[in-house]
Amino acid sequence: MAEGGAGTPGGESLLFLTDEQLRKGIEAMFFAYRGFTADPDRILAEQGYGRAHHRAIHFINRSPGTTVNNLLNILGVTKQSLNRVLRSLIEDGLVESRVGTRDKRERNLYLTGRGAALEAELSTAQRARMRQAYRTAGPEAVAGFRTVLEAMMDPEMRRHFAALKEAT
Amino acid sequence: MAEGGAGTPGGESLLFLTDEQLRKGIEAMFFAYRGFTADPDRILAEQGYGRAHHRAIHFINRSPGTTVNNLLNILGVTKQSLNRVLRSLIEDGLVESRVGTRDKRERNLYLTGRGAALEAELSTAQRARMRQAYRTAGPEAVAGFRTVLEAMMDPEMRRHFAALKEAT
DNA sequence: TTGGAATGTCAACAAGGCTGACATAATATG
DNA sequence: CATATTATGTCAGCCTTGTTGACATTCCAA
Repeated sequence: MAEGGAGTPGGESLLFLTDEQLRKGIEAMFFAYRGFTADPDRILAEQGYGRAHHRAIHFINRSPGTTVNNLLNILGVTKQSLNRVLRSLIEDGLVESRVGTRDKRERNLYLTGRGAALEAELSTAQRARMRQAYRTAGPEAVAGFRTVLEAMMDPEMRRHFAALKEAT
Repeated sequence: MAEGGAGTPGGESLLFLTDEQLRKGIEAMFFAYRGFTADPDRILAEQGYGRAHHRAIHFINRSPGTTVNNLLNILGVTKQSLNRVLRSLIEDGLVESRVGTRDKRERNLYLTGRGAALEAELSTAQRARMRQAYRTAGPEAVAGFRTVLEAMMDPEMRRHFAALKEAT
């Protein structure tokens, strides 16, 4: 991509690929991810939940009626681990698990009213952080941010990400 | 980003701040972070270590002679948690802990040869992932990526990040 | 009818967070 | 000098969230 041009004004100097630049990028990811999760973590702690619950709630909200298996693929954990989280959410009345209609082995997962309320609280807080960062950085930086993140994903995760995108 | 919507040249259309855009950014962070940690995680698992060990090794390598307290501030964990990790690294001969010269209460931490070797293996793998993503995305995207990440950090983390930057 | 898929559940274990309490050594402060 | 504070280490115990392995149930499909 745009490597060759020696006289291009775009800055093809490859200086952005030095080990030092890459290391800074690694550290930026580390510190930024801390900020990214900080606000939801606080809310979750109040309710006695953790990040695992947040992830389940997020993707159930994103794809209502999704199956356990689909969630497993997206989250990349074992069914035992996910099941423990789902069980507590179901017991607490935040998630509803309905037997599948087409295939009765499957369970379709939905947020209840209370589940949706917690999801809204979590995602409002997390979006506020993102909005502030986006606004500070500006639209061009945001486009670059998204491009790099997508290039950083494993192919399978990129597929999931794309599937969520089109599911708007 | 040529968001040439309403005819305004600057592209201040704010479309990049919609809840939908923010949600995509949140999911991109989630999936990308998985990729970001995947390669080191594999290497660490072979050696019986985890991400906590990686973090300690990374920042000791980054700031040789750093104190335990400084590491605590950067990593944002309790001393008990960090100590458990440091102890195993010291016992295994990857980290050396020297009594401070100026203040003998402090311990100055250094990587041993073997510690540096593991650090190199981990950071080479992680840099390779970053390099691939950076190269795919291009220098302008990388600049935006870094800008957004920095804006996403908590102020205190941003201070630590900046301190590491100048410590080049 | 039988094999396999999807799901749930039990048990056990480990990493890595956390709090609280306490010990030690060294510095800082009165 | 006496005392307080700081830096560090350590022990004990708890929680979340990941893991593996084993096994039961239900149900689709060949």
